[in-house]
Amino acid sequence: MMTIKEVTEMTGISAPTLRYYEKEGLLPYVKRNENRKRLYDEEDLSWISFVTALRATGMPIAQIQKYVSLFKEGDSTIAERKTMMLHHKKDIEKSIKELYFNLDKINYKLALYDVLESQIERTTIKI
Amino acid sequence: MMTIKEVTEMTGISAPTLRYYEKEGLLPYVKRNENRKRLYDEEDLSWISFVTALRATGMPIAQIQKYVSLFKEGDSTIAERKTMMLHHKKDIEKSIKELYFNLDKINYKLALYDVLESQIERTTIKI
DNA sequence: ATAGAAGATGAAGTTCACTTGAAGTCAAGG
DNA sequence: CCTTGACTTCAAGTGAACTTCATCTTCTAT
Repeated sequence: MMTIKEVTEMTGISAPTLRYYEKEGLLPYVKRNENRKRLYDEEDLSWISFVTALRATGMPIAQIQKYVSLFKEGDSTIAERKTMMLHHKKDIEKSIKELYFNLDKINYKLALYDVLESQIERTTIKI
Repeated sequence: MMTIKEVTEMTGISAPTLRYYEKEGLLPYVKRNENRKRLYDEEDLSWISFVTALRATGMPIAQIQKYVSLFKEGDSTIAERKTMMLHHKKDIEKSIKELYFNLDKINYKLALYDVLESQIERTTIKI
């Protein structure tokens, strides 16, 4: 069992953010010691890692909330949770495609700069 | 020359956003007619498209502002602008890598759901 | 000529995801 | 004993990127 400080050091997530995620219901079942201090176990860490992956791929807090509340309902929600993940997977794949598409535009701009620079060079050395 | 409405229809960007981008200095040289209504030409459209690509790839407004102000300074800033684009290209490539990395975690979760579902099926038909 | 749609402006409001502040509890060390 | 530091809670504040509002002007169609 780890303290909040150890978790922040391991994950790079700030203590206020961990408390905020827990308050919003993104981290089920974080336990406390006799003095109400949070104690994180391996399962908490894997929730943190999962929530972090969802956030990093753009899933809003509200949707993660929904996912976690379905999880708490138990096995009867497995199909719905799987559907959520499938949709999110599609969203991520779309984001990646759009990033590639826009990266192409940036690369085109960079190619123009190469042309510009070689023109300037030719002008400077008066060819 | 197109009106703001035609541009919103072409690009899907709202008129308030176009005005906001212009006010923030992201769209240089948008002209007006005799009654101060905006008129967009081809060059404006290509700026809009470029700014949109930068935004869609996560470049903050402030950095686009800087880029456009360098552009307005003229050819002496070409090297600096190219450097900005090279850095941004690196950032995009990093984002794409991170998306793939996190997509793997989602796919792992999905694989677990497949296992869970087949377990449930076996339980139901009592094998 | 006049209603209604479209455009302009500046200021204020919204949303999201945190972050910071204020005030209190508790254990350990000098 | 008492200070320090790591926690706690709840509320308020922040920053980014728009969006909406109020008010005014201008164009278009009947």
